[in-house]
Amino acid sequence: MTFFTEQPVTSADKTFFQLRKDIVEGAILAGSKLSETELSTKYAVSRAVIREAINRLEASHLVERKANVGARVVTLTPEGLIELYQVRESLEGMAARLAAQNMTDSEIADLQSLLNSHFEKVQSGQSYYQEAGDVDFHYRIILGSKNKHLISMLTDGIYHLVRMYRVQLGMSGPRVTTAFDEHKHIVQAICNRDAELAEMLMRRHILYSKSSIESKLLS
Amino acid sequence: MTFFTEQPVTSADKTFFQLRKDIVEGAILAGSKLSETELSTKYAVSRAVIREAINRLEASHLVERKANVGARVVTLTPEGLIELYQVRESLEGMAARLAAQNMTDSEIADLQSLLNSHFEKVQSGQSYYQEAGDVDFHYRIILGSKNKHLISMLTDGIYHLVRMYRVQLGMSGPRVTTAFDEHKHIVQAICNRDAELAEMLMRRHILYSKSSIESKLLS
DNA sequence: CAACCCTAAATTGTCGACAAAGTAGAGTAA
DNA sequence: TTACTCTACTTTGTCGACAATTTAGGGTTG
Repeated sequence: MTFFTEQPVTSADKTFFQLRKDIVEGAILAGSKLSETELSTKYAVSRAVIREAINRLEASHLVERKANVGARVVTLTPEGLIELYQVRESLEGMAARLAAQNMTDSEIADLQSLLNSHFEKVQSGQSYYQEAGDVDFHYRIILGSKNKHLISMLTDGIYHLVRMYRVQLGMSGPRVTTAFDEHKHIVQAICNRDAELAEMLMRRHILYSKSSIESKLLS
Repeated sequence: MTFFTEQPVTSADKTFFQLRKDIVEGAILAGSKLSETELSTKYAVSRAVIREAINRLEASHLVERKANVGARVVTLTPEGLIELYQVRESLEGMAARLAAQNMTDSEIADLQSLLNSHFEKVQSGQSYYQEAGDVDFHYRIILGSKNKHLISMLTDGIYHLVRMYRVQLGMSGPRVTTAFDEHKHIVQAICNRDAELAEMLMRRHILYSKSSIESKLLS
């Protein structure tokens, strides 16, 4: 899984990645205020790099900022998660459609072997699948779309927010085996170069996830 | 058309808006380098606010930046425009679907009266329709989706890029009367609360635009 | 002549200090 | 008591200077 090629070069990069990690994983609580002076002492950098990091976090929709007042970590709401999945349905559906058109044969072969390795894990009872495997699968299709804007929106934006929700609302639940079948059918559609079907299946796949989450949230 | 409620408060805001305008409208050429010192003298602000403005431009995908090297205005390519329209098809399709579910009756009524005013203009031969009217129509539906992420992605991101392409590639062309009919049908679907159809019609509408542009680019 | 290295200039990245805006609290008047 | 105002303090916004990196040019060497 050598996807995350984004590696920090400047001090602001490192601070941004660190802050993003802390926010997504809940080390910095949702809704809490991000004090520039406080963070600059905590991370041992100047306020300028903290400001740049916060600006990037704002662009990622992980924090909200009011002029002359400050920045706060976004507060998570069930409605927000629903909205996020609506966007995912739309964008990843299109990603699957484009992947069916634009992935190379060898990329598709890789995707299938990835699926096989997942199959073995699922069969041997490792429900570990969920987190890493699921993300890996979706990433490959997103990248397979070869659409720069689509890739950036999903990997730089949406996915960190989704992960923040998952971590903080304790969503590392089931939907393992059924999700695997859905993945299988999506790959099959891509392999057949059936763009229409690939999009439809991906949209359903994400709709199912949404429903599963909704029922859990309302309980 | 009182949509653009974003009004600058800090100096960095103003500089960002000004720079964005200059880039989108071509006063700053595509592909050109953005020198921080140069811009700071030109706009009479410190380098810090220029840097913040450039960071935001980067988040908008209007400039690309390399660490320790600098920022350049993105270069426009026909492929890039195609990719942009693929994202638009996906996101605005979803926006139309959600608008059919979430717009209030009075908002829909407003949308219809807007369409009527466009109809009069088109009939009286003002092909002025294209630019302002078309954008206005699409904005209302986007806002009607009531989905924060969707709205932000389209209005803060995609639309400025689309406008940059339109301006710089000289795309203020025809597709006036047919586009009007398409708009009419979309509104009808929304009025009938037919989410499925609204999405489908919006996607087709954008696909047609894409085709129209493609044929023009390849000529 | 080409390739490499080294130096100097220019540009970006980072820092600390000052200016401006917002916030909280005490005090006063109705 | 309540509401308002003024003041002191905290926090964010902006600035100029310094540090680090890249880039361009000349010079040397094979």
